[in-house]
Amino acid sequence: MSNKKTTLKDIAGKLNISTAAVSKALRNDSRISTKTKEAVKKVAKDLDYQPNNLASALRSGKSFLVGVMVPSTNSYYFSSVLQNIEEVLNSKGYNVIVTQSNESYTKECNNIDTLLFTQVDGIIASMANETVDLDYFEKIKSKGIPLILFDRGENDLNVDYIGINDYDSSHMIVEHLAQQGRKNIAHIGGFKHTRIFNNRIRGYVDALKKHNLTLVDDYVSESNLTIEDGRTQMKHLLGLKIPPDAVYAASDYAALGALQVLKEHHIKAPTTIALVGFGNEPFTTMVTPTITTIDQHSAEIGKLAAQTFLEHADKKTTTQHLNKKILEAKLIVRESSKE
Amino acid sequence: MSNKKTTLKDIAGKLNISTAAVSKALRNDSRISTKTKEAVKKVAKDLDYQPNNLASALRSGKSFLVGVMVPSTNSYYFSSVLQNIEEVLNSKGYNVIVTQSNESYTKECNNIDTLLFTQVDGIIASMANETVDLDYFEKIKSKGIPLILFDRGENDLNVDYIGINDYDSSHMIVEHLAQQGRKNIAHIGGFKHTRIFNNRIRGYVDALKKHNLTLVDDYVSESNLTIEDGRTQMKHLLGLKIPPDAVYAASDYAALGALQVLKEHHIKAPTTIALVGFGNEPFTTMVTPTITTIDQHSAEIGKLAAQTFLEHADKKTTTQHLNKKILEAKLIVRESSKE
DNA sequence: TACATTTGGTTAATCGATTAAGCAAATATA
DNA sequence: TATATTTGCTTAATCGATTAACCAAATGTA
Repeated sequence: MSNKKTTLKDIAGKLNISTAAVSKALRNDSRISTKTKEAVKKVAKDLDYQPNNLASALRSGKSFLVGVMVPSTNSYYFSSVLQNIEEVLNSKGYNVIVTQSNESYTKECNNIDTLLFTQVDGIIASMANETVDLDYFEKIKSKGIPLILFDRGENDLNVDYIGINDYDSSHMIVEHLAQQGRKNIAHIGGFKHTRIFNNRIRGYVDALKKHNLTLVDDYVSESNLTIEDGRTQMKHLLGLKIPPDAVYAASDYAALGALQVLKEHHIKAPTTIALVGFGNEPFTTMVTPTITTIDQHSAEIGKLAAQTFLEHADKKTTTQHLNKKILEAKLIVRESSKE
Repeated sequence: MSNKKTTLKDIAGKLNISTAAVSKALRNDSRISTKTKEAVKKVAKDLDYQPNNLASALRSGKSFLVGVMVPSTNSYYFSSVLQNIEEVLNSKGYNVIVTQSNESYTKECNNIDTLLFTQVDGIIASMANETVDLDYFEKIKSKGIPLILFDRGENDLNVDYIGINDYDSSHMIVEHLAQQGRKNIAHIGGFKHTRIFNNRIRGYVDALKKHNLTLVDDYVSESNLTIEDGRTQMKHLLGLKIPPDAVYAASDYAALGALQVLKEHHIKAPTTIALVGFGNEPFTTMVTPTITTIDQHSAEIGKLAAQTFLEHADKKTTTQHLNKKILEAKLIVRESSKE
């Protein structure tokens, strides 16, 4: 029980050959005799040799580490994306370092610094709600490290992006509600400065027009879309002179908060107010009524993000062929919006 | 735009001094003049210098990376533990590498190998359901790397462990159900070979005795405790000659599956059958009826696991003072078990 | 003045794996 | 036999940061 790690030197010492020979033997170099190779491999196994990635990484400039930064791993969406990123990258020999921004810009900057410090080969990220300034993301690019954004990304930043069609999603939702005969559709939205939420708002506004529904200012709000935000906004909507007959929340969490308030006020969904969320979090099928929502293809987004990184990693060419992959979202109609 | 990373050499070249001087200047060595320090720091800032952790790690033998392995990041429990581990470790300059076993022993072994390969300074893990053989975990110990287990751990393995008191939790649950006048309490359990599930089963059996309730073999099952398992077991229980009047599932997911089946059969919970889960997953408060459950203090477990690692990291003494921290769980009574 | 001490650095070794370059011995070729 | 080629290794440099050991110049001390 040596309690210490075996190095090439240990193997070399045991066999009285150079570490170079050992290294080559383990990588099946043609210039090493079969006999030596076998001997080396046997000793390596006996001593439980495990190559030191730090050393190879330092020399080769490749760490086989990929940084992933998400607002939080708590939601099903992000943890599912994460799981799929990890699966794809692991199968190609990469490890994943996970960091969370907790929706804080400061934390996000710190995270980027430590990821760069750790010499990750690439970064896959979804931005915090708070983030407006993109300097720190530019920093990643300026260091020549592939950056892939998903879900929460920015157009200004000229990098790869994987996401769903938020604008169309809003159209699908409004169309569905209009078909149910709803006239006063409210929107509990995210912050406009985040592209995806901006797109959802734009889609909502344009779809209202398309269906000859009037846009009421009081029906639209911006927030972080937490459960609590959903509660607050729903209470506000109920307090209006003419409350809406349908509410489209830009996140399932906000929709859940809204639903709680409806129940507390003994208002029936969908009879009195129809409700639609966004994200297809598992709980939308667990609550009563089940919540109509948009599926974001989290698994596929995770896989695509990982594959996009791998494309960069494979061809070392700096020719940054930009990948913008926009998936078509799917509306899943459930009890909360259809009678 | 150099598109390349700045090294000590670059700074040294710019100032015509040695890299050693630069290194010392950045670490405020007393043998470097204030003037030089200032000059170095200015250039470092201008060139956006970021130390290369691979290099320091290689030399110092400390990577400031900690591996975390969980069955899956999908559940609230694990993602909450993870979030807290990350928070505590980040504040001390460590990064977290996340791997998931997906409840597979093979994947677990692979994960351990890649974590060792990556030269993590420690490993925090919760074992897969499948895992029985502990050789691979012994391997971690034999390399002198701190190993901290939480939730799913094994007594045979002489390592640090953080968890809750599963045995007592079962007692609390059975006592609560007995107080509600329930006589026939079933248990949808996990696999006995996993310690925590074994403890829950033992606690259940002993508590039945204590309350003079008879143990019915048909009332006890072992499974992976997924939603689907909960459904299967509940159907089985409903098919018995004398169905139970209370069901205690060893996971909230199984409890949710059971609840779904009850609803489909229009059986009222808690009126006809009382239901208790385990884990305090958020959805237990979202469903109707809300589910009585055990809170596992996920946040605290994450923090404690991280702190336990830090203790090892701080004192390099090999004196492995064993830490076994067992938290008292909390029963949260909700609608599904109390009329 | 003669020696000691402090200041402010430089040189070189180190961590472990990799690889270009080199070299001796064995084998092939003419 | 003389030369060319192949085989099978060794030597040494490299990646970037750190640090022990060393040294010259400046300053202090008796």
